[in-house]
Amino acid sequence: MGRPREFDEKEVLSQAMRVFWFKGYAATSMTDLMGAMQLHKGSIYKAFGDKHNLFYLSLKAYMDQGREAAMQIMEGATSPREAVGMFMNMSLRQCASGDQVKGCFMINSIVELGPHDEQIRELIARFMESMRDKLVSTIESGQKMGEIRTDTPARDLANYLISVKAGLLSASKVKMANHDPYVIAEFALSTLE
Amino acid sequence: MGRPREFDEKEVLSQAMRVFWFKGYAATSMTDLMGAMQLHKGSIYKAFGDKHNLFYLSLKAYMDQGREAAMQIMEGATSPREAVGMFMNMSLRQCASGDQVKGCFMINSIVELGPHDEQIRELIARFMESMRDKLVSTIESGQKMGEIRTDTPARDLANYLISVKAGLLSASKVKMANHDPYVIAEFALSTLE
DNA sequence: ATAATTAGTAACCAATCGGTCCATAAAACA
DNA sequence: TGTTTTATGGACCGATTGGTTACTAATTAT
Repeated sequence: MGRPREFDEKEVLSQAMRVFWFKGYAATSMTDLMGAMQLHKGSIYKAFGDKHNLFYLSLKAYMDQGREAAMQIMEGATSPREAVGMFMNMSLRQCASGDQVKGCFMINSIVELGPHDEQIRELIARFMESMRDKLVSTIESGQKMGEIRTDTPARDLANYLISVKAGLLSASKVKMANHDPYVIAEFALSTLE
Repeated sequence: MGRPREFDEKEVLSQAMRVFWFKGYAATSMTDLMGAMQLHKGSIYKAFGDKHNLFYLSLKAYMDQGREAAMQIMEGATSPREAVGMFMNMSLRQCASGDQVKGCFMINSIVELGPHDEQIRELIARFMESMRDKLVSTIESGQKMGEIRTDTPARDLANYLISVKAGLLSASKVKMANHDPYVIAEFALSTLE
C-alpha cells in the first residue's frame, strides 16, 4: 500500500556496504552514502533508519554473504583437510587484492568499533563463534580421519587458524615487501600435520 | 629564545597517543585532544601542526617505544627460541588486557588508515619490515642452533609469526568465548619445532 | 630598558556533520 | 474519484568539525 520504493533495497544496501567497507564507519559521511546509493537523505533515513543502523545492516549483509560463500565452498571439498584449506584461502583472494585495498569488512569493523559499540561487537562475536564452530567440527572430522593432528584440541586449532587469517587480512593493508599471504596460509595449513 | 613551553612535549604527546589509540583517528576530535592533553587548541597547533601530524607523531612515538621494548626484552633471552617466544607474548600482555580494550595502536592504524594515508602506511611498513628483519635474524640463529626447523625459510616463519600476532591483536577486541590468545601464541611457537 | 621572539588564550571562522520536516508525487483502497 | 498511505526531494536545523587569528603574557638578546 502507498507509493512503492523506486530502488532495490538489496542493491543500495550493497552500495552502502562498499563505502563503509572501504572508508570505515566514522570516516563515511551521509553525503558519501547519498552519492554511492544514489538516494536522497530522506529516502535513506526512511528506509534504513539512521547511519548506525545502515552500518549494522551493511555489516550483517556482508557476513551473511560470507557465511553462505564459506559454506558453499567448504561443502565442495573432498576432505575435511581440503575444506579447511579452502576456508583459509577464500577471503585472501577476496580481500587482499582488487582495485581498492579494502581488507575484510568484518576485521575492519572489529578494529574500529569493537571496543566502543556493543551492538556491533556482539554481532561480530556471534558470527565468529559460529564460523569457529563450523571450523571445529570440520577439524574434528579431519582428526578422526587421521588427516589432522590430534595432540591439540580442535578448538585451539580453529582459533589458531582464525588468528592467522585475521592477521593476514589486517596486514594486507600495508603491503610489506616479501610478504605473500598465500605462502603464510599454506605454512599454517601444513602445521596441522 | 622567546617564551618557553609550559608543558612537557613528550608528556602531552603521550596523552594524545592514548586518545588516538583508543578512539582511532577519525573518531578523535580536537576537543578530545584538548581535554586529554590539557592544552588549548592554539598551543597544540603551534607545537604539533595539525591533527594529522599530531597523529603521525603519536604513532611514531608508539612504535619507537615498542621497538625499544622489544629489543630490550629479546636481548634478555637466553636463546633465540626464547627471544621469539618473548616477542610473541610481549604485546599480548600489553594490548589485550587492561582497563580499556585498545588493541595495538599500530594494527588499529593499519586497518583504519592503511588504504587511505600513504604517509602513515609507509611509516608502518618501514617499522614492520625492520621488526621482521630482527625476527628473521633471530630465527636464523635459532635454526643454526637446531632450535628451529630449517625446512622453511626464516623469512616465511617471521611473516607467519607476525600474522598470528596481528590476528590475535585484532581479534582481542571482540572477546570471543573460549579464545585464549596465550594458548594460540604458544601453539604457534610450538610449530617452529 | 626595550625590542624581538615565542607561548597561551579565547573568540571566531566557514564547512560539514547527522538528522528532521514538509510539501509534493505516486501508488492502493474505498 | 476521492481518500489514505507511503516515498521522494530538498530546504532546513543546531551542533560540531578542523583550523585561524588577534591579543596578551613571558622570556631572551641587545
